[in-house]
Amino acid sequence: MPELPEVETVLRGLKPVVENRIVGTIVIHRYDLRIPIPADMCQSLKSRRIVNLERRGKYILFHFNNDMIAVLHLGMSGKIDIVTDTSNYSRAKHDHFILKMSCGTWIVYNDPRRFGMFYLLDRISWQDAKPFSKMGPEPLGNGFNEGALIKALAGKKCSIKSALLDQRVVAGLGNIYVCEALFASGVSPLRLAGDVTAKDIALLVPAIRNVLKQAIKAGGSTLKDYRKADGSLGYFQHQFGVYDRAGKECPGCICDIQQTGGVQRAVQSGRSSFYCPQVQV
DNA sequence: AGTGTCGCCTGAATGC
DNA sequence: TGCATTCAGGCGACAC
Repeated sequence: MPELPEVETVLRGLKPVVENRIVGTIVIHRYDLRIPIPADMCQSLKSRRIVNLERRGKYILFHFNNDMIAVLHLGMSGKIDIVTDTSNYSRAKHDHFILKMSCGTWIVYNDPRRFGMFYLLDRISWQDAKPFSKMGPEPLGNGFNEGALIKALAGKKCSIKSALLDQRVVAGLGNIYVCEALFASGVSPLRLAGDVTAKDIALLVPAIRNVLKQAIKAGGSTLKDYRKADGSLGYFQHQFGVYDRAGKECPGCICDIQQTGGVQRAVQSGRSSFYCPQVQV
């Protein structure tokens, strides 16, 4: 499910309840996520303090005081629930593991499709491990700018859509926010990455930053089942310009929808792209 | 090395 | 109502 804004929203919900607190025990109901949870996960983290939480791309990193890092990825359908009234907790379908904090709060991971990941790295080498060693810059950080994107796209023969989905080009974008950023910058998803001009890239960089910032402000997008860590819903989906709007008008539309057909849907490398051919060239 | 396709898994929506 | 099919926010293995 979650792209950068959703992961950031989960991170912000989680921080105040886990940072500088101790994980008493970890209960694992199912180890078989997309990548199996390592058998020694509980033992390695038991009674350890979480010193801080960090997001990198779509990953959440739990830094522990023994220099271990628990890496969490929510896959397509992963959700975090913060349970304070644990006496009323009963295991829901697809609740796969629980971090039982020593203060009494439980952090419950639920993931119907089990595309998520939860595994261990260490402080010294995590940045050299995949996928972090080749991951592109954070789109909201200083490392992401016109020069960097021009360089990353130069000579690429895939579409700009595919290139922006590639976490090695820029970290954290998924299908929704790539569609929205391309729309906001007037660039067609069908263009070849290497053909996108410096002028377009100068529009694309702030468009990417802006759509992510707005989405974070809205608490992410709730499509099927994404929820914030406190159980409430994000509402950025109401601000979509093109995503999942095939046949409809785009914001500020002045064309005759009957004639133009409105927002178009195209399939690129097996995934839906939504765009407005009047606005995006 | 770069690029495209497939499969992982479940549930919701759609079509017959 | 029931059943089959399609599709979904991501990623990694694999083939070319």
